Amino acid sequence: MKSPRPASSARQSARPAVGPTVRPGSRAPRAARKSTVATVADVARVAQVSSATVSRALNQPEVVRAELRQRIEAAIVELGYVPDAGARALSTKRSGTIGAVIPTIDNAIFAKGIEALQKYLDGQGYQLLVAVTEYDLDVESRQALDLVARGVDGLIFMGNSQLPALAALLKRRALPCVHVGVPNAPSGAPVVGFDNQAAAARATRFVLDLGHREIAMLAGITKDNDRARARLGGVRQALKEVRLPLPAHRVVEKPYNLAAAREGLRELLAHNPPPTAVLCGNDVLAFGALMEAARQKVKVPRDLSIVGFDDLELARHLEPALTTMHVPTEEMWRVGGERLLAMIHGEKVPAVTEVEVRLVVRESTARVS
Amino acid sequence: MKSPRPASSARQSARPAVGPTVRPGSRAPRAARKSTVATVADVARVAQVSSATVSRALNQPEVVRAELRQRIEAAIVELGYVPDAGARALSTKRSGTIGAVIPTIDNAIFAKGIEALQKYLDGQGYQLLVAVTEYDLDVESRQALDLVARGVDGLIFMGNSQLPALAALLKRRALPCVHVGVPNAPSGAPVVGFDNQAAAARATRFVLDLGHREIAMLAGITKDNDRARARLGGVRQALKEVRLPLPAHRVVEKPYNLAAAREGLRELLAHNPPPTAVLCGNDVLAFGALMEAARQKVKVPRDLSIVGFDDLELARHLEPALTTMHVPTEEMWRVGGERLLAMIHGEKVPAVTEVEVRLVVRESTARVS
DNA sequence: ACGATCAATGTAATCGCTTACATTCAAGCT
DNA sequence: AGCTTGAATGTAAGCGATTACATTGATCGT
Repeated sequence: MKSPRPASSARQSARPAVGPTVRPGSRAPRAARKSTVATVADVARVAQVSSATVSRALNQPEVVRAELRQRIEAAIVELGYVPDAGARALSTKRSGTIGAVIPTIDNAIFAKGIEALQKYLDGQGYQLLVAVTEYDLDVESRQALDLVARGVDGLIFMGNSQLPALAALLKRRALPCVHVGVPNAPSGAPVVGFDNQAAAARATRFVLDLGHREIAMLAGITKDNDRARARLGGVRQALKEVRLPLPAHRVVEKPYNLAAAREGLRELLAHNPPPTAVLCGNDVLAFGALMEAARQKVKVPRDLSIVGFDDLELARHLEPALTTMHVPTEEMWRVGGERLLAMIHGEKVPAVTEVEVRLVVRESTARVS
Repeated sequence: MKSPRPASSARQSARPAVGPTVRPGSRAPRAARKSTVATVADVARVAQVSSATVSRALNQPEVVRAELRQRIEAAIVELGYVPDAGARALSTKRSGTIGAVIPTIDNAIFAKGIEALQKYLDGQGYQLLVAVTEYDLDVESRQALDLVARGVDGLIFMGNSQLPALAALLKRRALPCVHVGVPNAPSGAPVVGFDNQAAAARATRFVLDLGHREIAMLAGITKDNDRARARLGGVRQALKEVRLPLPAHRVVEKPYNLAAAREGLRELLAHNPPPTAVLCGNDVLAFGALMEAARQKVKVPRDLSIVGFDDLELARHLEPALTTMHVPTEEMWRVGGERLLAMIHGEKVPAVTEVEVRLVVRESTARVS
């Protein structure tokens, strides 16, 4: 704060009117000659130009003479110079990075999505920073804050759960945000997604149409997870429409892993009469259910129909191949990225972009026998 | 460069001896009053303290009086202040981030590893930045460079393929690095891993011991992938030890996805006599092979033994459960993180830390019939 | 031939933060 | 009482980049 700018609310109290007390002799470099990391200044010296020219050679090569550019290029190579992204960001107010907040990396659906987003952003000259929340809202806040601190130019969230405090902060900083995988965001931020509840309801109607009446749901953990909740809600809704109950023993919530999924199916199968169809919160649960059924010699789909959600790569390869709700994950994340960049560039973007999900009927479902 | 430091090669040519031409009236803020992002200065003003005190309150709370600390805390909340990590890093020369370079995120083995690493680092107050290479060496270099530019305090690589130019740069900057999943690194950097070739050889001897002689390998793409190459090499080695050939039609290389894996198995099965045992480059390939065998009504393990590598979560849940080489992924990455932090803190670390891999015999292998 | 114009560089302020050093003030010691 | 000591703050110099503005020649029109 060398130059006292026209401070708006200038209640700068004890400010001794010293003025520019410059004692040119007294300054000493903080550290000794820093070892080996070259800076623009070093490059400039070696190339015999000013630091400004080096910077320009890097950012707008067309404005510097070819000869200088070459000298600079040579100096860069010689010194092994790597520009400091932090300093650049500090100076330009833009970091060229965007942050993604997802529940976990250990689920192919997110891995695929992130990969697609990353690829897209890379092509646009942006770098992706990923934060995982482990399905915990507080962690989500912390991680998102961390991304903000790191200076991301925008944020993309999976789903829309978000603590009010975080939302307020994001709004305050006017940080571009988009949500994917959900049909709308409370914050008013643009979304790219679909209606999980409607989709789950549709899947449920499908098994109803196959004649099933003993229907169970193997759901994900609904706490802090709006998608899981919506999917369960969809099943409930569809059953309600035909006046069928969904008793407590026909619903289990399990984390998204195979051991838990198998346990879940065992629990569902333990009650009489056993369900003839099980709707699963996602393909991981469905996969586990399929494996457990195989182990228990319950024939799918003859004795039991199983429906997944997401349509992971493995769904079509399973034996029997899995009937599941296809979600265009890659597209969804890519478009999410597009929307976000558009916002960053100051363009207007649609509040909601719906992607199409559709039930892919394979071999794990059949007419009730 | 206000103060011309004792420039080593001071060929600063045209330097007009102007001196500090300060004209205090002429400076104008670059941007208008920046909208809403508070800085330490803002916090300081509101809390009626100096910026130094704010910084101290944040970094060494114990040295500031409780009263001030509270005022500052209040100001922070009021303003929604978030410290700028880039500026902090610029000032301190440490970013508190470390970078991980992996081939892809879309393989449970890496997802799990990264997750474990991330968790560990988080506990140590470090943030993880992930870069993916898509099994491409040039991309690896670019991504690693990017991490360096971002100021990571250290790097952790999967495997040890690494372009010489990158290696040179890392050495030059004396940036702490560790490699995981391999038994040694050419760069001399510490490693945490195991000998892929030896492990694959061991798996091969296992099927040999079961009496198999018609043995095939369903390998990953070996180009730019030292681990895939080593595993293939291990199979070759073990067969050579018993003077068995590994003809070209008994080896196929496929990318790590299910469709490719199935195609691979089809190709292997197409030659006469068909193999009675297939060693797979990893569990994804083994999974695909298992699915294809099921589809073709080739009974595993009766007609065909299949061996995987990695021991993904799904291995034990498959039907039949997969015999595979167990790799302690999480441990490996966590220890990798420990080593890296130790280096960063200036401690001495062992050049190589071996983790134990072991063959887990399940149901996909049997004595040749 | 000479000022206007323009393209290519250089100078130095600035971004937000940390921290060495200076300052202040109260307590402790002789 | 005078001096040392030390704890709590403040002042301002960097960190490494960008960029507004100044400067310098060369080119060009009249």
